[in-house]
Amino acid sequence: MNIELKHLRIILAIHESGSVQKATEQLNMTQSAVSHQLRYIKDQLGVDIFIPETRPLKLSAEGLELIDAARRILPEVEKLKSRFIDLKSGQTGRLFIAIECHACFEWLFPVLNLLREHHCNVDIDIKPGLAFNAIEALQNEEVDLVISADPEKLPDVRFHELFTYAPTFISAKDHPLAERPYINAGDFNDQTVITYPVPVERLDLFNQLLIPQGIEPKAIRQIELTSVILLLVGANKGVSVLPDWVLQSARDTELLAQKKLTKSGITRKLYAAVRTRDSEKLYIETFLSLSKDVFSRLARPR
Amino acid sequence: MNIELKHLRIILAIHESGSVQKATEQLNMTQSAVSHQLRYIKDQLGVDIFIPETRPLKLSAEGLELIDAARRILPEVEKLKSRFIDLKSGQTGRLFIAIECHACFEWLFPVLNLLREHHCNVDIDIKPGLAFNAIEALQNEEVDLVISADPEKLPDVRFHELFTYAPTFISAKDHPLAERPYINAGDFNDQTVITYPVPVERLDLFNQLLIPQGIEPKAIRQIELTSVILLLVGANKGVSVLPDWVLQSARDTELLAQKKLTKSGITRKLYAAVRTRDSEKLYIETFLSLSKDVFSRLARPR
DNA sequence: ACTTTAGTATGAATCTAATTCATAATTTAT
DNA sequence: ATAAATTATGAATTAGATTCATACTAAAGT
Repeated sequence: MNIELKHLRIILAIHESGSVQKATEQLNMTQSAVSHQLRYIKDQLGVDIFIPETRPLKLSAEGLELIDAARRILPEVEKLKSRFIDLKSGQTGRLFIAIECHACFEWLFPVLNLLREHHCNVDIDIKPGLAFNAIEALQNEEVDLVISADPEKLPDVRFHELFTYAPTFISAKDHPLAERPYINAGDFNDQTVITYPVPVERLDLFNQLLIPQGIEPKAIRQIELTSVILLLVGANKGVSVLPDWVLQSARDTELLAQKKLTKSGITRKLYAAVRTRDSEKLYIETFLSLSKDVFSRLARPR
Repeated sequence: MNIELKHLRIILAIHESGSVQKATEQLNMTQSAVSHQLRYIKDQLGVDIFIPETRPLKLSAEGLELIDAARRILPEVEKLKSRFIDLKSGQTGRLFIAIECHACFEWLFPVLNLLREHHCNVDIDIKPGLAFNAIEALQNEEVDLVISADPEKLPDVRFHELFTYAPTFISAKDHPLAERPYINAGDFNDQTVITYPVPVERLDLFNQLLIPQGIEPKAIRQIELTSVILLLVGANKGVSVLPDWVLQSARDTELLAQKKLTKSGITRKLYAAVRTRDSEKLYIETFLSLSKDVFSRLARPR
């Protein structure tokens, strides 16, 4: 026995319009096609749905049951269809985010709060713990967006540029290095460096400067919170490297000296990586523009 | 956008079996057909259901929603299908009965009580008020079975013979007619006849005897209950004609004389009329055999 | 009761969609 | 890296759905 939604739709249309003839418009079928389908349905179910040779067509006892079922099932399917229209257009959906850049929490939270206001039907969350394989997780659909500073050329992933920043050296104002016009890799040789608690190869200071030049600092101390890092650096417990916008937006920077890294300064770019096929989704686009807005406000020196 | 149950079944089978390959058996399709359908579904929905180029196939975020929907919708459809299998076989269904024969309540109630025990899923009821157009109501599916004494040759209705009975004259024992060996039509000329409250042309006495011979009794008195008719006849308030089995099964017949109608006696047959296409339904067959059982017990003289 | 009209059924032809077969392309496992 | 397993694809085939033309039927007029 084979029943398809098509059949339920036909039966329902006939019943609600009162005749095959009238149902044809609604179904976009000819009278003949409906009639043939009607016979097919009857053969499949093994019972008459309409009482034969009556006009207007009247439902049989079995037909009534079929109508009941159709009225339960078809709306479910319509719901599913409109759900998919929404999903495709980005009216609704899932936005799980992985961040490779630890400091990014600073601007990401306000962005997500704004995004939630714009798209209350989108399931927004930050997925911790997969910062290292973030792009892979993106391809696996474990997450839907990755904040990354290392764009790759991948066919199914698109990297959207968010903004440029400068990893910036900080120390206490009375620290010896605070006198320098800029800081070189070698200057870290005998320093205690305070970093976020992530593998060093994921830190700008290390992957852009120290690792290429084979330099290791005297000690590394890992701290979760940006404000605590600033506090410790101010108290001369070590030096650190943070994005310029973190420093510009942070309070309590009076005790700190800020220096560029290398004579020419190091600049980096942050990207939002999404699956190519998600690129045009509405909430993705909103995320991108909100990010730029929030960042520009954050980075404006106070 | 076109989604059919077929597509939900395919997606669900793939997801639950873990691969297209394994799903093919369950779906009775070749791997190729499944693959083509998969592409069609993707095109229809506009989103990937499975993450491309992963094995074992993994659902995308959208795919998960589709599975959820399939798990809601498909069982409904299966329920519908098994409902129709039951309906067709007569495991379940509707048995609305019209009776042209008023006295039949006597044996019909016990039959229906037994039938309810056998088929608790059948909706059994007696529909009053359409005794005259009963066969028409049967064709219209207003009722599903008609108890009738007048079989017709109709293409869509089958008359199943139930049993034979004799419309039998009764009077008080001290009534003048009680001396006769049998009763003729003319004998009713000056009698008060007590009948059930139905049009006279539906009564055996009239349609078999009096109307053909153009005879009208002196008076007609209509009474609903068989026992009251017997009481009144016994009290010499009139005479009556009832089926023999009513008299055989009734109590308080000591005061009554029973006589056959005409020298040769009149016999009639009762039929259960059902739509041809319902004939082989289980509960119809049960009804027929129960009716014969109950009747033979009822008609056995006490 | 006959005729008309609107609605439904049917058969053959046509068109569309689904399926298969053969084979290529990928991925996973060894 | 190779083999094995799985999935994808194109062309041919098949099955299914739709149309057209027309026959049939029931209801409404006359």
